[in-house]
Amino acid sequence: MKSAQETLVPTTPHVEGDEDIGEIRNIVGFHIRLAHGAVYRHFSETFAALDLTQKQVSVLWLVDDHPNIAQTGLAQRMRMDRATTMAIINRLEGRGLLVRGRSPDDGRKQTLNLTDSGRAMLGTAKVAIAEHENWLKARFTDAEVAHLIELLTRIHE
Amino acid sequence: MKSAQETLVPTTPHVEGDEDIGEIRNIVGFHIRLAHGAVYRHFSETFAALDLTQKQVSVLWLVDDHPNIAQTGLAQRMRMDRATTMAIINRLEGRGLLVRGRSPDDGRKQTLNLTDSGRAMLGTAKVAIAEHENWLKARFTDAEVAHLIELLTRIHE
DNA sequence: CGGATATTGTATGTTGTACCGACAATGACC
DNA sequence: GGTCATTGTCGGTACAACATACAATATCCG
Repeated sequence: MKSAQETLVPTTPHVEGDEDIGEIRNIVGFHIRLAHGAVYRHFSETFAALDLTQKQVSVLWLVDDHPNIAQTGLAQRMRMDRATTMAIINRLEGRGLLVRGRSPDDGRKQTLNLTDSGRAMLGTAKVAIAEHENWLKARFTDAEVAHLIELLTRIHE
Repeated sequence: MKSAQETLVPTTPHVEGDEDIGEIRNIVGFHIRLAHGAVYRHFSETFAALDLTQKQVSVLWLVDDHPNIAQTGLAQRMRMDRATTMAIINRLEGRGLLVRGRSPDDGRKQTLNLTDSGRAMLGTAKVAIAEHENWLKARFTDAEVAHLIELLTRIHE
């Protein structure tokens, strides 16, 4: 743990020009938002043909990895509330990619499982994800990727 | 630059438990999305009293740093399209935080400038940002912050 | 046991953001 | 002077996050 920072030390060189963003460039949150936007845009392009969003792919993936998972389990892992989770589940169920079932041990819960169609879609999606990840990782070494993930994990864990 | 990765090497230890997310934990994009979500949530809490979003604060900040900036200049710096930029400008103008003016040298462009109210709001916002950033940076050393910004910059630049 | 409390899924509505296509006004270029 | 590009605007669509309220079910405890 470090002490509170009294002064903002420039962490990136200040280059005057069209792209200059001023002192806001030292705000970590700003860079996370820009990076997220860039990744989101490339993801959307990569998945335009499949008509799937980041969230939808993540849900398919997690349901495949955790058969019979309940919506709350999904919500915890993805840091979403129940209402948001349900909206995504509704969309995926409407497209026939997953099904809701009754949980045998808890009448409140519902089991989530992929359909054959959902599994096929996930298989295709994983190929696209690999392509997307390669685009993202192309600018880093393996060590940098590991370090980036470790730093990001400290934020969201 | 590195060669294409043929195999996915686990970059984070796999801990079984309630929070396990399976193999998706090795996807960089997934961590960026989660980190962005966590930062966004904390930002929203910090700014609930001011009723400002990340984007709105960023726009206020950038307009203050670049008086008479046009909407396209703002859009470039924030990686938004013109329509999205206008929606945010409309909201801020509606609240009397900034004003549009005619550009003297280009009839197509409009100048953007903060009002006194907008400058006061930005001042308050910067205090909240400092608090938010300290929350974010508390888990890192200065060197790690600098490294994180550098890595993120490679993504969004 | 039975009543309070918690959990889970659902329904509904609001907000913010992002994108698209189309359009008018203006400027730039040849 | 006539294209062509740029800028701002507008309308529509989509997604996600959140809040609130509600019903059904589980759990806990006196």
